[in-house]
Amino acid sequence: MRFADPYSVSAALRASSAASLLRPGQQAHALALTSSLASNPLVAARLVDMYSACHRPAAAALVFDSAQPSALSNPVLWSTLIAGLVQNGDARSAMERFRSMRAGAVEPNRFTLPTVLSACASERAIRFGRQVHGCAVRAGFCSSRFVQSSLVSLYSNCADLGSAKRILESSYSDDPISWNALIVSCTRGALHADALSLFAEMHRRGLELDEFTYPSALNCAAYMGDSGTGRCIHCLVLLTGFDSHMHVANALVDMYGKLGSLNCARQVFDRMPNRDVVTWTSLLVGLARQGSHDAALQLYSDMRVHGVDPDEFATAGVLSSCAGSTALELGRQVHAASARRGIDTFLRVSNSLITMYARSGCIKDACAVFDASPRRDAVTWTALIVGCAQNGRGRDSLRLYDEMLEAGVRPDYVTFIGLLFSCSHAGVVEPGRAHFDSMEKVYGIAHGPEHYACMIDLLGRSGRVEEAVDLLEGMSGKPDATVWKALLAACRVHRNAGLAERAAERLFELAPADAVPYVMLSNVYSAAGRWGDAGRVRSLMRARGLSKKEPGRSWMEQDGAVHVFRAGEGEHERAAEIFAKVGEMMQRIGEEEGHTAETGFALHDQEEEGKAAELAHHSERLAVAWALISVPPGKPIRVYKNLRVCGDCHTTLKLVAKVYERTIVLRDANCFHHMREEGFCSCGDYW
DNA sequence: ATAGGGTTAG
Repeated sequence: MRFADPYSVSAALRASSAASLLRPGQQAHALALTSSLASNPLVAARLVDMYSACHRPAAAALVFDSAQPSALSNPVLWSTLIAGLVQNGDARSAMERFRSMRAGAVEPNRFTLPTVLSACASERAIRFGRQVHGCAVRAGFCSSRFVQSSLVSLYSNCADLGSAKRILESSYSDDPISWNALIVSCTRGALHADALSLFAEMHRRGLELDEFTYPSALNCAAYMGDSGTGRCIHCLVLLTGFDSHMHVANALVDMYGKLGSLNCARQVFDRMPNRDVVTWTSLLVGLARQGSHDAALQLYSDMRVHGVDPDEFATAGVLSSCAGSTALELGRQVHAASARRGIDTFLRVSNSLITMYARSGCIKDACAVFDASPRRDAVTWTALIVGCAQNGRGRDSLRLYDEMLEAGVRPDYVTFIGLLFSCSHAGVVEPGRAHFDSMEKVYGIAHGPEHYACMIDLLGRSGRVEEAVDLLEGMSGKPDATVWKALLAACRVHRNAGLAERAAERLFELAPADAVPYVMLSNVYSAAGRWGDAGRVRSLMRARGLSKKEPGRSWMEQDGAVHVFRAGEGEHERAAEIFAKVGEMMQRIGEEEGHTAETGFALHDQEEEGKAAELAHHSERLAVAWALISVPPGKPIRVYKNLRVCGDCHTTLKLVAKVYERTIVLRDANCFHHMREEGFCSCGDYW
């Protein structure tokens, strides 16, 4: 046999490790077993290394655990196992193995310590890390640059910047790895200014900036939203030729995406000779972030054409675009594909699945994903809390919040937005106030404008407009546009024209390019019968150049295609049939339910849908009429609308659901309306 | 034979 000696077997294993090839590695393992070489310490270490390199940490541990007792006194074997565990992301087990190694009185060497320290750093295990540090001091390994850089990483990850900087400056202060570790920790700990000044200091001292330094610095500029600095670093990258490193170029794509400069992101992307899944995902997420969901979905499809397999990041990214453009069928396909790859239970994937299903109105599917999630963090719970609230299940949201606390998951800033949003949808004032107070008092999270906006919405909707004004006036910070908008919305429902004027005036200053406050104020006047004032506001809006309107449109998915409907449109190939169906709908709800149109809503929230179109031909009615023709009985009708549904369409569709005995799920710009055969809507007629 | 730092999300 060719490999029957320890040296050739270990050479074969080394080759398998280097190429991460499991099959040849397993063959060499089999040969080692049949030749009784597996207990040889050199071969055992190679086997552990091979299985680790092939992402089989359990197999590596098995080889280690079946090694001869005498081999276990060998620190190299231990070091190899510990390094393999760290490389496979299992820092906890690595620390545990180090503990066993010490318990067995095996002395760690200068290779073992950096690895264990990096495990402690990634787990932020400062107490364990200090013990290892002590161990390094006693063993006299502190002068190693490897030990020093991992100590810098440990202390900076554990928010002890003082110790980290002391070690950095003690010796080897020209080692870029220690600097990089510090910069990364500062960025992760939101100490962006510190990170950038460290980067500048490195540059000033003439230290070598490498392919690790640039991504960290770019990441930092991205989080700070500092495009000037970002561009400077980009220039430096080009000058030093580091743009040919994929990680650096990926960081550039990500940064421009985060800064909203999608043209720059695309330019870097287009010029890259090679792209990996991170490159594609960075651009995809950038597009999704600025709301270009269709472009993001197209990019995902291009990625697949280029033969790049989606990982959990790409999957989470594309799912959020599915949610954003209500591509439910594609979302289901992505879900199935992720299940085939076994990544559907990854935290970020299940979190985005919950969001996608909830935002597509499929709250049952969202709950099913939630129930199947092996791990749930604050994002998981928040996604379902918000999802329930959007779908008219505010009470379920509040119950979920209690369960979240029972499960020991700490709510964060966003959780409270979802929770207060739920209180407002459920119309529960006292629990809302209690949660609002507990947020700061119990969890130490400062109230943000979003929380005030939810509270003002809650108070306004329950008729406590004066309390809403008090809350706004008592805000610690300056009220922003979202807060005034919430107040204006409350005025819209309670027809308080005086207050609406005040809120609208502030909004004209705070958000001068936004047409919505004009339309809302105009609607308040219309609802109060003050047609003259309503017209005056709309003329003002036009005079200020804000008349460019987003046209109202509704759409539905059918057999993988999207059918779009515009108000009063007669372009659909079966337009005559659709108009006839609308006529039939109106006649039946008139005869069976005594419905007459509410013309007070002729002026729309975002805008008029065109004077030519009467209420009866609003886009959502055309879409529902087409659905009644084409969607088989018993199947829910799912319609999406880009603007808020108008009051008359809302009433009409509730009655259509009733007389036709169909479930209609309408998602408008604000929330979901689940209308069932009983003739009620999940939104409680407040939206 | 064994070692330290990086990019992607919600």
